[in-house]
Amino acid sequence: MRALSEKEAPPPSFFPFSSIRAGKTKEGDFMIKEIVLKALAGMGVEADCSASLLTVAGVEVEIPKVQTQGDVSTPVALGLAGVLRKPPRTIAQEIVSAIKAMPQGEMAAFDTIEVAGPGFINFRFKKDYLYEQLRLLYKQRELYLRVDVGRGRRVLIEFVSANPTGPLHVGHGRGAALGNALSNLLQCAGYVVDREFYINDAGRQVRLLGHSVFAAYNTLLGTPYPFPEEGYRGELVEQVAGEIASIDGKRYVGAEFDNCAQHFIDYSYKRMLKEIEEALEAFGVRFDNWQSERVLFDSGMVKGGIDRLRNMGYVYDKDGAVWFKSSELGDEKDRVIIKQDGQYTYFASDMAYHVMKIGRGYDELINIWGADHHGYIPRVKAVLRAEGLQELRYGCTSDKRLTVLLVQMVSLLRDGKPVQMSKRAGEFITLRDVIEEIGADTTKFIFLTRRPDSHLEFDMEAAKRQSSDNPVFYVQYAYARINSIFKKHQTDALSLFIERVDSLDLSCLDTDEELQIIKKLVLYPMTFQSAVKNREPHRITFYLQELAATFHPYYNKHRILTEDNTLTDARLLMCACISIVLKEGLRILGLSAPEWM
RNA sequence: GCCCCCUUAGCUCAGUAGGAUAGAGCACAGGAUUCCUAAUCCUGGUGCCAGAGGUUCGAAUCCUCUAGGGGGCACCA
Repeated sequence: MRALSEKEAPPPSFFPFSSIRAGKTKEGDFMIKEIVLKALAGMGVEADCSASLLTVAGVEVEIPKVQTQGDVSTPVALGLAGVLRKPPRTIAQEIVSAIKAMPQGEMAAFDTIEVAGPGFINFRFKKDYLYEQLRLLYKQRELYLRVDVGRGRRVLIEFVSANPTGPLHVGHGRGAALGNALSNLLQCAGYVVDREFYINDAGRQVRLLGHSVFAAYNTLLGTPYPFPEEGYRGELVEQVAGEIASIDGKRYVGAEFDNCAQHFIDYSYKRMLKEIEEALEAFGVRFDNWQSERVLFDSGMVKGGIDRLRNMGYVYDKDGAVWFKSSELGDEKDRVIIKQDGQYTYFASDMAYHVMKIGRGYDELINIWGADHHGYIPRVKAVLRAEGLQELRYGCTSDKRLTVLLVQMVSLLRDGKPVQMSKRAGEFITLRDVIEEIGADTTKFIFLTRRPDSHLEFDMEAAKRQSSDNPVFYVQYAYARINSIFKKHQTDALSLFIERVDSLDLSCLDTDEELQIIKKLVLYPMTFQSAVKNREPHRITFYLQELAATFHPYYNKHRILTEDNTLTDARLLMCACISIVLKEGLRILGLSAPEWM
């Protein structure tokens, strides 16, 4: 923010959002931002609109930890103290006075607006305003909760993309849970999202898998064959070998691997892919598209991409290999794309893949990778930069077209002791094993209560021990409980009040607990927005726990179904709204919302 | 050697774009149900925010350094 000179009038298009957004209500935070900005405008202060697309920049709105500090609060005056060279409390007081002097009913939502502490401005909602919001929530359902941040922008989220050389492990599960939740989240925020799994079905790894299966096949049929160095072992490899044996019999026994490699490779990786797909299905994660690496080669995209970059001067020959001049594009060194032996590197196809993604018309790309691939980011970004695709495109956002979210390692433990995991030796606990042992919902919840970039200790025994009082059940139980209240009442939560929401008398919802709950519901969009903006679904997870934690004590203390019909209706309406929000949140996280527990 | 991530209560983790008195769950102790589901509720306390400097009105949060843990530095994927 900067101070305007007295003579400069604020531009007419000052407010990025109108007070009542198309077809929707005002939301707590936006409304406050607008009011404060309007007050500031009168004081000659202009907001810096270049900072962000998503927020009315410069005015932060927060929910205070302590109830005595209001329902929502802004520290904006503290930040302005330096600019205006006045004490923050004075500025805050001026803002408050300006708001109170506004003619158009800006105060309608608020009971009090006060200056507190070093210069915070604390707002307290009027009860009637909260009741109105509750009615709106009931009428608008999810629409009340979703904020259209994406505005139809197309996003491609690529995640998991595990090599089809064996089953998924917990680390993949973490990526899957995150990618799934993030996709749901962005969809709710008005993005058009595609979920994609990139299949590494070309190259050395699948060949190695085919070779391993070939060895197991021969050995199984009585002709011992040396197991390839660095090959893949494990039950599944044996099983696949057995399947081939039962289909083809002894046809390939004693053959040269090179003569039947394609058959073994194709059968094996497709089989592994099926396993992967089934595991993801069991985990409740689906993809819109499975992109084959091989297709990139077969369609000439890889070659075409290299030629194009060569024409731009970013590809050169050296030492019998073909190089990408990535060092000029932000990477620390140049990268080989075709090896001396004429083989493409993995990077060659990945390069083509990312160019293709953009070519498909996406506004934004999100890749979810294991943190062990972080060193790979600069070279992929270099490709986009070379193609001129890495430009800023959207007004004041600084978002690059490609965002790589790194998911940190998962250490699998059992009673505090590390579980030995060796993929090549084939001894490890798969994602399926974990789902089977502790459940898909609990597993997802554990992943989604942590920031993706922190290391995760996943203790199987702790997860199971907890599972009777696992936080995920705490949230789901709140949902089930409300459902059960309506069962008892023999009505349906979503249709009960549809004709008469507006005529309900809600003024009896005036206990402290009830007002807390309603505020929590009404402020959901704030959490939602910050989750979207930061690409952090785990914020929803914590919100849901907090919401459940307002409901359970309330349920325990007060009866919903009473002798008093007016009171009962009001409380039922509130419960219906809690249920709507819980369901929305659970859905975003990819968790079930059980009607009964 | 260089680069990235992490270090917050006994344990597992949050901490919202620097803001007010640092929070949950678990574990531990005691208590609550003739009544809508006890997977619930109520009452108990714990912190040198790894350490040291710096930036400023104000730092768990930003910068530098140090220590510890993890990961990466291929003509592998």
